[in-house]
Amino acid sequence: MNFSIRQLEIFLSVAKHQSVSKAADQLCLSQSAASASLQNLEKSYGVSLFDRQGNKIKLNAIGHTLRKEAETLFAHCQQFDDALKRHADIGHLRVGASFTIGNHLVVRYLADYLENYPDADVQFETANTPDIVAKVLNYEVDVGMIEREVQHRELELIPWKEDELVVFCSASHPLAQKGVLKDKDIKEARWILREPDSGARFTFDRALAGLLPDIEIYREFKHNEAIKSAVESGLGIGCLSKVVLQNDFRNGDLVPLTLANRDMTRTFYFALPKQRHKKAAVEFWVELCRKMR
Amino acid sequence: MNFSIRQLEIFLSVAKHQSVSKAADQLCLSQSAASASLQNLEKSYGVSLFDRQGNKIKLNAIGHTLRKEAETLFAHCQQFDDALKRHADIGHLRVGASFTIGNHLVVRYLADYLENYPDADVQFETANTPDIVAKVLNYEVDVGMIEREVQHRELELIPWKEDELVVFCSASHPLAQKGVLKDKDIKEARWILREPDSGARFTFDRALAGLLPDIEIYREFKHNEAIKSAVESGLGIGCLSKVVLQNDFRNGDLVPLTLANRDMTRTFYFALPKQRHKKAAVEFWVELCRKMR
DNA sequence: TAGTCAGTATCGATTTTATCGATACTGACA
DNA sequence: TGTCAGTATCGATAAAATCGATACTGACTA
Repeated sequence: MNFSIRQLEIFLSVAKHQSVSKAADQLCLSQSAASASLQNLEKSYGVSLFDRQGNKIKLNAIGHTLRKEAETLFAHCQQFDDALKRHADIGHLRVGASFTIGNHLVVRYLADYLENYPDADVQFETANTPDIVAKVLNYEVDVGMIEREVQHRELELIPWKEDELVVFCSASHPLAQKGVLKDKDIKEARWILREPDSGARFTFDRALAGLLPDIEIYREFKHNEAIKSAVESGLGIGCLSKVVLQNDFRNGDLVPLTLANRDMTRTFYFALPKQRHKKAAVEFWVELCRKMR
Repeated sequence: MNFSIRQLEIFLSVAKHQSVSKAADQLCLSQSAASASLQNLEKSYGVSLFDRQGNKIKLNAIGHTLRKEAETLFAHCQQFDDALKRHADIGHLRVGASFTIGNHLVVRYLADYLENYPDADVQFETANTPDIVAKVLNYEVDVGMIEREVQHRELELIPWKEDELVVFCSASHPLAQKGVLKDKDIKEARWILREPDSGARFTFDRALAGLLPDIEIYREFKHNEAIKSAVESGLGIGCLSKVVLQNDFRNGDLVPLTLANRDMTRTFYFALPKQRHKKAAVEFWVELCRKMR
């Protein structure tokens, strides 16, 4: 590779102004430097880009052809320059969170984050836990927030906060009066649950181990809202994180049910690519979330 | 623009090998130079591209993202490098010729040209005269070969050789016996001619000035072959360059007719963009064609 | 636990490249 | 025949790339 980006820039400017002096002015460069740079480019490839006659300089056939290509290349260089600068931007951050965490917790922290980094370009997306993990490993997000442990050589997990699943039914459901469920109730109920890939389902399955084969899974949904609606309309009973249900319990739309001797607690985690130096933005985000717990 | 193509190359090589030493080897560079270059890139943008831990170095999230972009950019640079080299190629030449010149004269010279420049990348195309002129002015061909004068500030015309149009008919046509046409014959004949943009038609119109309004143009075609076929099948009489007709006259398939006092001669020209230094290949081509006249 | 190895970063020296200011050359124009 | 605006060239200097030598690090091993 026998040319420099600077030469490209000088070539383009001279071509545009049809003048070495004007190009030099525009680039804040001495005329002699511009002239020399241009000649170096031509000499090193044995190509003549301009016709020179006395004090005139004019693009020739090859110059015309190469100018077009040089323009796109230079633009491409500028794009890369931008990309480098963008990544240096203080505060730039991409967060990927599971549905439950994302929709009920993270959204509340964004405002606080942006107070500290007013110009930051913060991207935020939700998906289920395996998808978030994949995005972290693929460097598509800087930090993931997930609902269960995941083992991976390239993944660093940082515990964030404890959570608890709650079984619930509609206010008018027969079990609503009972409050506490026995194994018999569990087996007889029609369950409305999250899909098997979800963190909530993972914890549910673990907590109900032993009873699982006898449980009737009446419907599976991918989103918490769907489950709440279904349960509210009396279709069955559900099991979701308490963070999703607080408002509904307070309003009386839904009623919590207690399971004896079943551990429904779990831990939320940050999931980061295992690297030595975390971006300042990531460190700040993790600290912020911890404070807000 | 705060990065160099060299830095790009070094970054990509280190990313590929996950090792500064290996990258340095591949690039025939000392390890220290590679290390310094990489660090300069990172420092000048305030970005960290790799995680360094003791004697290990490993691409981090930003590095991953930027690697992809750097790859396409570097490929783009290589393309441009190629383009520069290609244009430096000795012998590289793009010739555009009018149909008549191209198909009957130029094709015979190409072999001689390639004897001198065995590895040359020679491109050759035919079109009618205005299109060839446009291509010359647009730097799409290095040299045009056309059948008549064209005025343009940016165009340099170099006369090449004299040519002559010949009127002809089929051997079985009534006029074939006559040999010489009078004005009356010209008006009564059914003419089969090239399209108005063509060089042959331009000369024909000039030569027959005064009679034009009375002439019956029975058919117009864009290609000489079509006219010859039509005339041969007795559809009418034609008028084309002698270079197109020599074989047919010799075989007796077509018969030349003489017009009294009509000047059907014309000049073929080279058409070049007006520039001071012509490429050696162009100069050589022009000389070659002159010798072959 | 000390020694080796393969890797990285750092240092000072040297070479190459970029840039500058001054000056010489060129053609157009008054 | 100057003047002007442009280009190329020259020598000097500043900046950058590269080198070889060396110091540091962590993994492995005797």
